[in-house]
Amino acid sequence: MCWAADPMTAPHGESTPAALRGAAALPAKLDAALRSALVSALGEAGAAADPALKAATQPRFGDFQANFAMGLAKSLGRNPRELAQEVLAAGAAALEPLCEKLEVAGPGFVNISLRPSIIADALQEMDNDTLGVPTPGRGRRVAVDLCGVNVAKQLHVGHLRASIIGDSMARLHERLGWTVFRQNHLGDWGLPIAMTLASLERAAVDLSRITLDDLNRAYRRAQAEGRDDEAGLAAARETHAGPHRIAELEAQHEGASALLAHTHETLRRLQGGDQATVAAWQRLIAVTMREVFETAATLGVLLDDTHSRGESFFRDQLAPTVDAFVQAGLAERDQGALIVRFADRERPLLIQKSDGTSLYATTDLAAAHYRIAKLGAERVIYCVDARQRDHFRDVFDAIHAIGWDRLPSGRTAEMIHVAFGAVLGADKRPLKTRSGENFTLKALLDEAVGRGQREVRARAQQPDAPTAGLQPAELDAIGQAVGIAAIKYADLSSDVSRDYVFDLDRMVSFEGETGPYAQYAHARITGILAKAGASSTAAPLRLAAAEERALALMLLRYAAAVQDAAEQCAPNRLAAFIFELANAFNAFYQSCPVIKEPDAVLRASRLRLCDITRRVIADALSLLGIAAPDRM
RNA sequence: GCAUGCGUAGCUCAGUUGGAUAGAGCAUCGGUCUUCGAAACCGAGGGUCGUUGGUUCGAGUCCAACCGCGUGCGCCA
Repeated sequence: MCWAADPMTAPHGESTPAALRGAAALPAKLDAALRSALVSALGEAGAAADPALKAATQPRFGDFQANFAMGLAKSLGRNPRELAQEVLAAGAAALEPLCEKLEVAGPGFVNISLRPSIIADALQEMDNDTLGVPTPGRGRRVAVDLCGVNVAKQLHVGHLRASIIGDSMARLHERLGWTVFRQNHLGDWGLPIAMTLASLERAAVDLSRITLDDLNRAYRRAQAEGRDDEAGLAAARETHAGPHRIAELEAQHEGASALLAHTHETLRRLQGGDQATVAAWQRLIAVTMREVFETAATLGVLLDDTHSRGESFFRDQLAPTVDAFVQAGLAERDQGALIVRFADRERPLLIQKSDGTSLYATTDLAAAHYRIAKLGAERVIYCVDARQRDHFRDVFDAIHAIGWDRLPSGRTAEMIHVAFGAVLGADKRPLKTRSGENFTLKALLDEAVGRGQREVRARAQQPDAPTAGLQPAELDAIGQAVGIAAIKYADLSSDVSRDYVFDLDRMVSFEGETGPYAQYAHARITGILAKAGASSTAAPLRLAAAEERALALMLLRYAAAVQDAAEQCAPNRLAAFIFELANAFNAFYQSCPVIKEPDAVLRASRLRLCDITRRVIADALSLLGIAAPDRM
């Protein structure tokens, strides 16, 4: 095994080809054999060439294909087929032991079929706790910005994506050996919080028995109260609105001014460390976070107090941050505010308001600096709504401009905005309840869990169901896992940048590419293994049938699927792998008897194949944060 | 207006540095259970990859223009 370094940051020339980035030992061996063949056939020209090895696009083309010949032949002015033949002949000694069949097809494709024993050996090699997944991230750090709740506000569907995508990115990196810092960038500071605090003060609310729902109402009331409708007032005068309307707006205007003064006064007390105000503020955070953590637990998202790095955490870094940009000559005064300009766009980044206070961009800059300089993250992943694309582009460029992305090693930290799309309702508009309210995440989860439980209970009614006779509590636990899996798989299985329509019927279906389908494959295998009553993990693997071979090759792709998903910040790559694996297993199981197989050696081999498949599915699902029940 | 993202089967979506006849799922139609979990499997039909041009041995993929939809655009976060 040669997992020297992550190819993305490996020194130039040492990286394996894209198609094989961190692939399992087997394809890596094949790649090496082809490279040496290229060198011995073509010398220097061959050394510079890439075998362009990838999984075969169709089964009839074998297991792998190498596409180097066409491009290379062109640059050398040669016939691609002849050139391919020449390379294969030159590398015969190295390729022969691996390949059962090697042929040049079409305009110059090299189709490769591996020897079954080679596939079996490779599979046995990955049959341990690692499941063949390497740890190129060992000793490396990544910060994952996820969840991003606002104190005193109910979680809504946007947080669903920020949480589960972020959780999955964190789990993927952990699996690859990275040290992961989950960073929950809470909105827990500044004017919005002061507004809510002030509003609660005025209403003399007892904070000791307040709920998040109450807080959410206070927040919205504060927003409404504070809305200074000057524009509306002017318009009313303009259009000669009735005196009542004008009086109403004037009252609102005056009222708003008074409230604004109270809000600013509260903010000063909070920032000044006034004990009672700070205590109330902490209470708000505690109430909010208790429910956030409950919801995260329901969702299967790893999140707790230790991950909270909210805006308040960076409050002392705001002034130094602004100063640093001024000192570096990167910030300039414009209309009273401080802005950072960029050469390639008109839009500047505002880092200080004209009243001298800072704003969200300032906090983001301070947080990025903290993540790279203090946490030592060489990768910073932001799982935030796509609407903030421009904002993060500006922040990243500002960080780069000031040099805060420079690592001690001299390399540059990678900042990635995983810009996810919106969750839409059936009407293709952002998801709302029937009454037009924002959908809370809790309501959404309740619905999904209820749905999963109903499906599982219904199934358990059938006398021959493996779940028949289970206790209601057990069934409900399975149903919850199924309902959550339905939502998460649906979310993570398409390109995260896309919007998607939230359709619970489709998600919770046990047919097609869904979470429950993958869970079913896992439960099915668990049932088979339990029935066989054997744990013959050391049995030699015999890959005779086409379906066995296909399943084995699929399993060998696991490591690459995990690495690809992590590198590209694309959980859908792993989701697709899980679906294909479950498919390959079902096809295998359809045509290959396992328990009923009379040949004891073949039976043991197939049981082992089942066992590895089960573990890979469970492991892969866990990287998406999805549970794999043993029965369903 | 400027910026940015997206247009692939009736619907929902894959498609990795440009590679063979563009793939899945759903829906539709047709086959597989007295036998290992049929929540499964096998098969069929269904496409001018938004449009037009360009780059080249080869374009869904790269470039340009246009059309359509979404999103963003200095003192909110």
